[in-house]
Parts: sequence; C-alpha cells; structure tokens
Amino acid sequence: MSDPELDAVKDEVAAIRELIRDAGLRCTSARLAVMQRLRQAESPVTHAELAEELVPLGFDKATVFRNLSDLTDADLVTRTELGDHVWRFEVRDPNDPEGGKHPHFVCVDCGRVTCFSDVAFDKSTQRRANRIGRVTEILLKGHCRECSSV
Amino acid sequence: MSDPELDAVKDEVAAIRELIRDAGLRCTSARLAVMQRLRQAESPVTHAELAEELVPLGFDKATVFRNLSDLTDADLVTRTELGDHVWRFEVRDPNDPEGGKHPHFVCVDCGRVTCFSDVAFDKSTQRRANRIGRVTEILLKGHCRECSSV
DNA sequence: CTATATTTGCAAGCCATTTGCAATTGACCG
DNA sequence: CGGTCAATTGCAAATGGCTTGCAAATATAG
Repeated sequence: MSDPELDAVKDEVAAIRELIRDAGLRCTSARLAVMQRLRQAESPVTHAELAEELVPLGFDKATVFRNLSDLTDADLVTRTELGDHVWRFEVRDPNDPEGGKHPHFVCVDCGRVTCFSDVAFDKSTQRRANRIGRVTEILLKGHCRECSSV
Repeated sequence: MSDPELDAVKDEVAAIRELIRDAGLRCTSARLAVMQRLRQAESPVTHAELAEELVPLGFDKATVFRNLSDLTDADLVTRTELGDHVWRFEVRDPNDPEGGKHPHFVCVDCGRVTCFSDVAFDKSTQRRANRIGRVTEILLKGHCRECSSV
C-alpha cells in the first residue's frame, strides 16, 4: 500500500539528493531543507526569509548562509541582488541554456518579486544596447498592479 | 577684470546654493561639496567613492552619509542600488518629468556603470509588463564592450 | 564498521553604516 | 553687524548583518 503524496515527497527528496551529490557536495539535512524551500518558492528567496524558516527547525543561520553560498558556487542556485541590498536565491534549471536566468520585476511598494519569462527590446534600444555591451540580466522595478490600484 | 572660468564656478556654486536652500536645507560646505561632486559625475557615485574624496578634505564620513540621505529625502538626489550591494547617488534633473531617472547598464566584470537615455520594449513585452504593473526603473547588467573584447 | 574529509553549531569577529551628543555653524532678526 | 536658535557637524561608540575559526558531529568511500 502506498501513499501517493508521500511518494511524491520521496521522489522530490531523491531528485534533490542526486542534484546535490552530482555537484560534489554532501547531502546533509540542512542542504536538503534549503533546496526544498528554494524549489517550492516561485520567486527569489532572501537569506533572511530562509533563515527565519529554518532556524526554528534547528538549523543555524551561518549554516543556511554557507549552504546558499556552496549551492551557488556549485551552480545549483543563482544569487541575485534586486535593488534592496539583499541577496535573493533561486534554484537554477539545469536544462535551461541560460541556467534558468530570467528577468525580474520588483514592486518598490510592497517588495514583491515577479519573474518574467522573457523580455525583448525594440530595435532602436537593441542597437544602443549592443554598442554598450552584451546584456545578460534585466531587472525592472515599479509599482505592481495591486499597489497602484489602491 | 573677470576670469571666465572662475565666474563659471561661482555661477555653479550659486545655482547649487539655491537648489539646496529651496529644498529647505542649510547650505553648508559639506553639502556644497557633495552636490558639486555629484553634478560633475556622469554616472552614479557610491558613498564610498564620495567619502574617499571628501574625507581627506576634512569632511567626516558620517556627514557625507547624512548629507546623501538628506539630499535624497529632499529629492535633489536619487539613490539607486545597481546590484552590487552598494548605494549609488546621482543628481536629479528638476526639469525632467521623471526626475532625471534613466536606465543604467552595469558591467558585471569591471563594475562600470553606463547611463542609458531611454529603453523601449517590444510590443509583446510591453503587454506582459503592463499586466504585472507600471515599470518605473530599468537596470541592465552584462559584459561591456571592453570587458568582453578581451 | 571505520577512517576521513566535509559540514555544522556556536561564538567571536568584522565592517560598513548609523546614532548620540556636545560643539559648531548658517540663517534670520533686530 | 552681532545675537539667537535650530540645523548640522565631528567624533566615538553602537548596531546589525554577514563571515569566520574551531571543535564536535556526520556523510561517504572502502
């Protein structure tokens, strides 16, 4: 007899374990927990948010921090700075050629971060951008629907 | 007899003094110095850069910091975070409806910041952006010409 | 199961920024 | 012009978030 939900969790854990081990890192409970939280999140998570969640579970904040660094170094996770002096972390999609990088929109009012699938410039902007360099990362800020409709 | 260059400096100082006073702030030598440096700069300046320049002249770094905050609060200056965990400051153009805000490009290799006059998206991106919110700020990162041509 | 290198938890350290406070200074007024 | 008073400054000490050192714990290969 098997519980489908439990099986799903087991599969998830097995998948994460493989990712971590393939990256040459040991699969510790802290790392597993960090990866699980990051994979559940649908927008980038700050170290503080993760620590707030994991410290009560008995993990040390230094450990959370070190794990985020280690996972970033191992390319399992990306670290981004979205303009509020805080690092945010996201899991990388290993199948994506860009490594799962994508533009973000940050609401300067509520701070909420939304992920864009893609952003394209018009011709003239593209030309000017090319003259300056090769753009690899795009960050948009502004007021989100909910905040500006107040 | 008048020295054209000296006159220009005097005019500049007078203009800055008026700006500062109109904002309801006292025109102190530190504030004058900060504003002068910011107006000379053609890309955003960090607090550290400014302090490095002004501390040897006898200004305290706390004062530089406080002035940058005060000037920002008074809307004479904008504070931006360009993704490297450092605040950068720029004078605002009071005539510009956007308050002198404009997109920036940061080279992730050399750290140099380039100002864009404007950036436009293609139709599809505009539509998707509108659905999320009103974009007021754009930050591009990547590799500048000089760094990628190495 | 054992050996060993990695990882963890804790506490101390670090560093950029911020704050408290007494001394100083700019601006307004008579 | 001084005088007055609040704004501003300089200094030093506090803050806070991240980082590091180190001994103990633990994952992994054999």
